This record gives sequence, C-alpha cells and structure tokens, in this order.
Amino acid sequence: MDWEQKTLLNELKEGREVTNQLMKHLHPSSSNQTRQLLLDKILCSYDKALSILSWNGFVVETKPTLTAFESSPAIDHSSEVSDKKHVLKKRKTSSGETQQLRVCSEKSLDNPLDDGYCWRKYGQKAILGSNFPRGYYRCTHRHSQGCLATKQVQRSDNDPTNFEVKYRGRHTCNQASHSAVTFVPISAESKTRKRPYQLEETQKQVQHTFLSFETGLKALIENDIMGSLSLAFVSPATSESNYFSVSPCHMGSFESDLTDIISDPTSVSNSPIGDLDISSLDKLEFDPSFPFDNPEFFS
DNA sequence: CCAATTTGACCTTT
DNA sequence: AAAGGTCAAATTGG
Repeated sequence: MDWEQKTLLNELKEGREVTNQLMKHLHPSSSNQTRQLLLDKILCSYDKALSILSWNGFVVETKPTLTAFESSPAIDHSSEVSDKKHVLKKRKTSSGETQQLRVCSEKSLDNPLDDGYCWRKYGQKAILGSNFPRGYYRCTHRHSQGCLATKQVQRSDNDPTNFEVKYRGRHTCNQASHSAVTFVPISAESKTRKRPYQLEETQKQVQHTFLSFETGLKALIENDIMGSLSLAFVSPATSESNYFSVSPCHMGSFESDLTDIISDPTSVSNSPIGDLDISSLDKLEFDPSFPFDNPEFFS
C-alpha cells in the first residue's frame, strides 16, 4: 500500500472514530463546543479523503465540460494492483478535469513566485518547445498533514519576467493563516467566473455536499444536534482549519482567461492568493453515485 | 544537523 | 519511443 492509500485509509478511520466519539457526546450534558470540535475533525477527515480521491481523478466525472487543461493523469503506483482497474477506468475519463490551471505573472522584483504557501520543489523538467524548464512543487506539509496541493511553475517564453503557474489539488493543511479568511468554499454549479459567492449560498452547498455524502452523519446532525449546532456547523467562520482551502479549479471557461492573462500581465493581481480565491472557485463535485460503499474499491 | 534543492533515473501515458 | 511527471540520492544552505 502506498502513502496515498494509507493516508486515505487513515482519514476514513479517523472520521469513523471521531464520529463514534461524537455519538457519545450527544447527551445534553455534553457541551456544544465539544460536539463542534468533533464535527470539525470529522469534516476535516472527509475533506482530506476527498482531496485524495479528487487527486486521483475520482470525483469530477460529472464535469465533462472542463477539458482545457490537458494535464497528465494523477499519480499512480504500480503497487496499486487490486484497484487499478477501477482507477484506470475512472482516470481515463476524468483526466485533466480535476486540475486547476492558474496562470499569473509575477514580477521578479517583488517576491517572485511567493503565493503565500510553503512549497517544496520536487522536480524540474525541460519542456518541449519551451525555452525554460518547468518546476514541480508540492506543498511542504504533504507528509505532515497530507496536503496534496501541487503547482507547476514555468517561465514564459514570450515574457521571461512572467511565470505561468499551474495549481493542482487543494490545500488541506493549515498554513498561511491570512489565507484562511479568503478561502472560498466549494462551488458546485456556477460557471460564472470571478463572481463573488454569497456566503449563504456556499454554506448551503457545503452543507449539502457533506450531508448527501455521509448518510450516517446526516441522520446524526438532522435528528440530534442540528438544532443546537446547525449555525456553527454551517458557518465556515467557526472553523479554525481550512476545510475549504484553495481548491482545484475546474477549467470551465478558462480558455479565454488564459490568453487574456498571458497577453496582459498587468491584469493579474500581485497577490495570487486573493485573486486565486475569487477567480478560481472550486467547482469540485462529489459524484453522488460514487460507490463509497463498494468494498472492492478499498481492497 | 536538519531541511530544501538539485538532478538523473525511473515511471506513466500517448 | 518520446515527453511529461515523480522519486530519491546527493548536494547545498541556514
């Protein structure tokens, strides 16, 4: 079993474990704070697990519109023998859809390529037809926190002062405290880009996502503690961790953006974080029909 | 001494 | 076979 699978399994186990703990705290004697804490943990585990799955191309099959970024399929390992059939099948159709493409220009003058996150370089390759090599970075907290965010950085041929940055995967780590404020929750429907989302809307969406995703938790929340916790549960502001951290952006109508941004560097914000959060809204979707209850998947 | 980077080998996909 | 992406040992730097 490789690292990814272990992490996935651990997160699911953790989620189950904490859910059990939460169950024990359903007594009126327990404090809402405690329950909130447990809920936070549960959601965090789910988020990481989903992040891993999305990284493997599982979750976005329902978004066939996003084909602009022709990226290579996600990580695979030859040790994944038993579930390879599943993986391959899924990946074939969803390859390139889960990825986030972000192109921005950065002046080498002020803090080049610093987007507020801690990245660790893990590779560099010469790219055919490009004068400059492409750098591969992953989140520094990949192993400590299981954060699967990566990015690719390549200097533009046309304008060497510009860097094209492709972000892939979502941050599930707690870094860059300032960014937690501006993170935009998952959005499932709107393809309108650069449109600020109303909080209520996204909250509902997030809530719906998780509720429809885990029926046990759903029942738990609706029947037992929703009354006392619904507000806190729905509100991202109550959470300390970045559940909805910078997330994969589906291309949508991004093709036009691409050329725009490249040809007009000044149109790009100097603070990729803020810009990213608003413009590259995550449209990650959880396929409701995804066979999470299928034992074969984890075999 | 530890952590980040470099860099050629290796793997996957086309 | 070639290209892009990742791994990991060696190297570098704080």
